[in-house]
Amino acid sequence: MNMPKELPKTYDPKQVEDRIYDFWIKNNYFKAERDPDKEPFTIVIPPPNVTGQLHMGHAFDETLQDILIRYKRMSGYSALWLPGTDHAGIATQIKVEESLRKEKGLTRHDIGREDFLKIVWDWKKKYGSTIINQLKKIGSSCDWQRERFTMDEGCSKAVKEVFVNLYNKGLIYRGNRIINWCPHCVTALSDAEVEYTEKAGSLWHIKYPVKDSDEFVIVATTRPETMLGDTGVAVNPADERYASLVGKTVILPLVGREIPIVADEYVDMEFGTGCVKMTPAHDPNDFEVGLRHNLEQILVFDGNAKINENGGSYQGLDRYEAREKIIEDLQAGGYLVKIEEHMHNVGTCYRCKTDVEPMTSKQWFVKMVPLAKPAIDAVKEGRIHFIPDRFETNYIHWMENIRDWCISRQLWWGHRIPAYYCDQCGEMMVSKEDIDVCPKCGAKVRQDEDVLDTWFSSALWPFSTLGWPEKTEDLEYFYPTSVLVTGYDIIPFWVSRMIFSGLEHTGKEPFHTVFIHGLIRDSQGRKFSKSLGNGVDPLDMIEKYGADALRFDLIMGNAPGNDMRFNEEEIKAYRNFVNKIWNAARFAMTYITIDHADIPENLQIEDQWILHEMNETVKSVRENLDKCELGVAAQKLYDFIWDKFCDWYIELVKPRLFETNKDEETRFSAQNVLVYVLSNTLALLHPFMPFITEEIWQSLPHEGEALVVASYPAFREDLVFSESAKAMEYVMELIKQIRQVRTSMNVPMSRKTSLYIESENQNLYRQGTEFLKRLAGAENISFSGLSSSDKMAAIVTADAKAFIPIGDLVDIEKEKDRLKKEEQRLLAEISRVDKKLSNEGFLAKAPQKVIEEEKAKRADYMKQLENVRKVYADL
RNA sequence: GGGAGUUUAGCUCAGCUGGGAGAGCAUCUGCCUUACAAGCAGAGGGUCACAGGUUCGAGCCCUGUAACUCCCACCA
Repeated sequence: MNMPKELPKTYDPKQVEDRIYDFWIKNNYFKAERDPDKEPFTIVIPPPNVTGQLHMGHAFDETLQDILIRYKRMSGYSALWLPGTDHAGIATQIKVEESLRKEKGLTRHDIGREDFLKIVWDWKKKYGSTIINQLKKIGSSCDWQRERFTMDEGCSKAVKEVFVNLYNKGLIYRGNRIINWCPHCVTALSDAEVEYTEKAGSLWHIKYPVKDSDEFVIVATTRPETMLGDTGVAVNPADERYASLVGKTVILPLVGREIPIVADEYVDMEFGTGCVKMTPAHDPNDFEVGLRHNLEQILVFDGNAKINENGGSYQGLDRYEAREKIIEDLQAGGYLVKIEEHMHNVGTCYRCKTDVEPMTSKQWFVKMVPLAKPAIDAVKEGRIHFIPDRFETNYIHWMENIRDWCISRQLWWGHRIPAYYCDQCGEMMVSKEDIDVCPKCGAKVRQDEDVLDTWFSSALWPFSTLGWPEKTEDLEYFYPTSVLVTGYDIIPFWVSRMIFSGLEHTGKEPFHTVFIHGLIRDSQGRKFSKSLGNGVDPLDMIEKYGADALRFDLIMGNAPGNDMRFNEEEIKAYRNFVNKIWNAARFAMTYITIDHADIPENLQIEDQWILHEMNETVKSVRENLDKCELGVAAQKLYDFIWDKFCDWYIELVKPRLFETNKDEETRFSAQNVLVYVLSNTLALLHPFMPFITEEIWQSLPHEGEALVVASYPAFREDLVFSESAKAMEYVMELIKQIRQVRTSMNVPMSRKTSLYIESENQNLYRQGTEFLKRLAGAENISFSGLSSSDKMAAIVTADAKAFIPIGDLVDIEKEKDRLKKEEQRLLAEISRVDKKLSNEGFLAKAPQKVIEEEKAKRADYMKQLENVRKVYADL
């Protein structure tokens, strides 16, 4: 585990990450124990598709969860991150069918249900581990011994239990309803699985002759082919144009069927002709109207959206071919009045983007209203809250307008519906146990051919994975889970269904916090998609820059719930940050000789400053992690490590560490503080960058086996050094100002100059002599009056005046200008503060703290102004 | 039609309950200073979309407007 003696200048994650991950696994650090002395903290993973590939969205999702779980694990919780995969009915079946077609030219029907399922299971075994291994690559600290699959034995048992329970309560029913049918996937879809896209279409106006009359009505339709299934024409009851026709019948052109004219509120008089053809079997609204007026339902499409036997001479035509033919025939028959262009929304399958065909069909449904009610209340009453909370509005709105959930799918891959039919006596039964013969008549029964919607099993994931319906110890200890982390795009699909399922079946909210994140987009803000070919493979990024850099990139600068763009330039910045940490550690290891670090008694001012700053960082990082403000927490860490620790502390402490320092006490105290701060910082950073932090930590003096199970740093009252921190800031301010002046006057650091300092805090700057020499290019620092007649550049801070003699490089007139400008700036600041402090409203209403701060600012400005004026006068 | 979000530096974005505008990248200048050139030290750059309002004080709260994005509903 030890790092090699000669460390390379650049960090190579490939040499480290797999080795560290194996070390964690070998030692079972991710295994969550049911420890009665600890509090449980549980996250269930949103199970990725078992045959899927890791994409950026996963990488983001996993990183968020891993940060939370590692933070909690280090904070003393029994932290369980339960992993698993989803069988993903349609997606997986389509994939297997495609390969079957390509490789053998066969369809699933050619080989039959049983053999097809065998092939899918083989696929699952072959490819199911791919995504799991990819999750490991980004550092996910899941308890892999508890890995689950939505179709494993336990989950299947839970599914049957739930189905039967809901059925017995009357919350699952089978009915003939209009559903969304995908002719490509050849299955029903739930409402949530339909995406609407705006498409250019036409509005055809067609004459329907009134029977036994010369009159006719004109209907307007976007789908003339459905007229084969028309069983009525509807007008608005208030529409005087058609009032006399209501109750009469028309003769359906091309078909010859006699169909009634009915009056229904649904019809909008303003739109089209105010006269609508009714196709109850193929339009959700017509279906409703049809029910009210007893209109016949005539299906005219088969499962592939081809015209069926009800379509007469059009039978066998695809729905789009049929449209053309019917338009032609209508035209020929003189029925077509006009064609208007018309934009309308067309429902498409979220999987394959094929136009969805609404059809009446016998399907299984979950009755949603009674289940939604408690699920809405749980959020409204704050028992479940969303981060950020604006998604609660979304969720509630969706749940309040919910319709029954169509759960049957005409697929083979999935949980087969546990319903059995006896063709002999017509009995239907629903059972957890398999049934072979009819209990009524003894005839052989057949099981329902359909399977359940994939989300039906996902809905049970938080408790089915912990052993429900058995009363397992895991369920007892780890359920309800703590936080659910997922993208806002699946709140309707998944989150809402877990909430009502958890409440219904376990009586508990399945989690108390829903942490919602946004989507990862490409550098132009587009969604990643196969057709655009703009996908970025997170594994490529890990290969090039390391998992730590990828993780940090995904977290930095992102606020909860917001989408983020991914571009490769950015990740390089964090690769550099990783490298920065590596080199800080490389430096530390070069100089430390101790094997145990503790905070020494005799702290120097720079030690107190860095400890103080670190302590503040600890506080802020913890606070932000608790709020799921991971982006802010990461930013605090970045700033502390790079600006405070690397750019300042290491530079400040160098002289004490070098062998030229013969004072062993200060040398060792420097080592102790350096190691203390570094290893605590690594611990603080570990949830974000698990690999490099563990790697370095192992090589530093440490207690305990591994950083992954070390304690997360906590705020320490004894490390508050406000006075020293403030004093140190004064010294740093002086150094910065000197650097600025040197740069503006082209005096390189290599040219050492004398430095005269005047300050009431002389001791402070005497203490800081080494800093000023090393970091501000000074030599011969003098605290007594100016003795040189050399030309001086002047530096003014709130705490000190300083002068550097740089001879002819100083242009006195320019110096005067510069000081004059500085004076102006200070006067402006003072006037701004005075305006505030003389405002009675401000003094009366602003918090005392703010007033004090303003006063302190004023005092600082005044001192600085005084100094500037003195210096100016002396020039 | 209903709802939500976004609008801050050239680019990508932070800015958490109102209290003197920030980061990274990019640009410019000077540096291979014995951890790091994937680095160091500096610099320039913003009417916080617009218009009102509340407040002692607004990037932040309220109202309205505009542009863009997303979700839900789905008038044939």
